[in-house]
Amino acid sequence: MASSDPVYLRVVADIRRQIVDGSLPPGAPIPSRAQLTRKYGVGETAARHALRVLTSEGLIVGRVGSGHYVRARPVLLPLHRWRFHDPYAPLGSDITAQGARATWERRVERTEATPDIAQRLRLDGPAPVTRVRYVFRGDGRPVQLATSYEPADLGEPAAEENPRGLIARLAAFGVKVTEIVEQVYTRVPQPPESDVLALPTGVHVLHVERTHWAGDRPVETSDIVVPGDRFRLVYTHAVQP
Amino acid sequence: MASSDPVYLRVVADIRRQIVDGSLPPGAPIPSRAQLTRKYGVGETAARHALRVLTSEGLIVGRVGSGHYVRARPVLLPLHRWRFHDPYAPLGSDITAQGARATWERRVERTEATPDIAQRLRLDGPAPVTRVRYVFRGDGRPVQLATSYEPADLGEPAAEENPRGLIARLAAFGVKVTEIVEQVYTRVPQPPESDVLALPTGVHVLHVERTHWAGDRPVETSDIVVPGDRFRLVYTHAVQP
DNA sequence: GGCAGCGATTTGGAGCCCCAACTTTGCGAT
DNA sequence: ATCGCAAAGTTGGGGCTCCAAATCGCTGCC
Repeated sequence: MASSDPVYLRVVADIRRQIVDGSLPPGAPIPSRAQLTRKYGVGETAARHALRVLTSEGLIVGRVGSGHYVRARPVLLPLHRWRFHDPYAPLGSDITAQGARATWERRVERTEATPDIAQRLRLDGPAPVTRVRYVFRGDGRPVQLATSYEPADLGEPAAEENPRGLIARLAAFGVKVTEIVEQVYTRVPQPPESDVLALPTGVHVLHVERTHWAGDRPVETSDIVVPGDRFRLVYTHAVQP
Repeated sequence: MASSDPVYLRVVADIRRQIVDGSLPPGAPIPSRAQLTRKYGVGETAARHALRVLTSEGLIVGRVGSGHYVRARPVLLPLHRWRFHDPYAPLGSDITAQGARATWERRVERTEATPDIAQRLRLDGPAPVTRVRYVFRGDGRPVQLATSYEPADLGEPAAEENPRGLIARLAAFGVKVTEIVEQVYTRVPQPPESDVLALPTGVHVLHVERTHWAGDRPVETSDIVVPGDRFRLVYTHAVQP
């Protein structure tokens, strides 16, 4: 942190340090704009810019009329992604396990594969696919969005069916799921997501692209979107002896 | 997007929409501050605030003296986390597989377990632990940070040893790793990380907390930090018949 | 003692301005 | 035709101000 750095960064760095090393615990008040200008000898612009950066980093929250406060360490609810695949656990049991009431809705649609989805399912051209959109809620608050695509000729999922039903339905077609590949990365939430998941600005989402394979053929692909700072994806791998 | 929203959000929403729907492709120039004030009929403050928000979201980059541009869609290099465990693949082979030259450094230290680490390793009190810090590079650019902790009485890792060596070393103590549990979430990079990984502001990181279990006992825990928008973690799970 | 209401503070939106450093462009001279 | 340079445009830091809405503490009244 050279002294030639912009002054607002000096303020940001100093406050951030106090937050991460714990000398400013969650809930502690941050000096107001006016106090910061005096304390650090900076202008008001620098002071408010520093507060905005810290806010957009999710470290503090501002309450109009009151002040800025260190944000409560987000409750990192583990979401056991594995349960989603587990043929024995009911849908949403990862949420229930946290003591929250799990609910979910889904919408089944028949549509054409977009180029992106066609490529992921190794379909040639715009073949018909079944799209299922899920919203998972814990205690009524949405915690996870998922969109699943499968070739339409696999038959429609039954109304009350769990996603795991896919494996059973495929088995009826003589197709056995042998491998699941997931790609995880972060990105900025897109318009419908930030509304549905009620995301504050500055929060990124975890995007999971999952594909079920039967031999060398993909038979289902889905996108799972989770607020990245509130939930953990938990992966459990058994080590083969 | 009600009309009572702050005007800068109107600008943000409009530009963001054009970026995500592709009418502003990667590399396309964003109107300058002066142009935005004219185009949207807003003040300069609102225009620059809008650009700052979009920048902190990682959607655009500003080049001093030139302008703001839609950020090149990040090259999402898959990082096969699984390779990290694979006893047959050499360390860094996930990076090599992308056509990049993989290098890595590590620093081995003996230290006291912090309360957090002691809890993760189920140690009572501040027991001595071995801490190993890794920096992984692809073509010289850092792509991943990792910090590994294990109880000190397991013996020091050999100088050229791969992380997988842990499993072999544990076997020598009669301890067999049976399960690996990983928790994945996003967070804001902390001071040393943003420097080492050369992260622009607004980029979040993927944080992976991994613990190796031998029966019901944790024998190693590590924190892996990856720039969340540039790399994908890839998980491959074989489905048991 | 309890409570209502007023005034001081605070955030967040918005406007305008100045300046240094850098890039781009176009003009003019060779 | 090419080169160099100056002017214009652009970002990013920083400053100052005004205002609406919300909050909080304190004072004074009942």
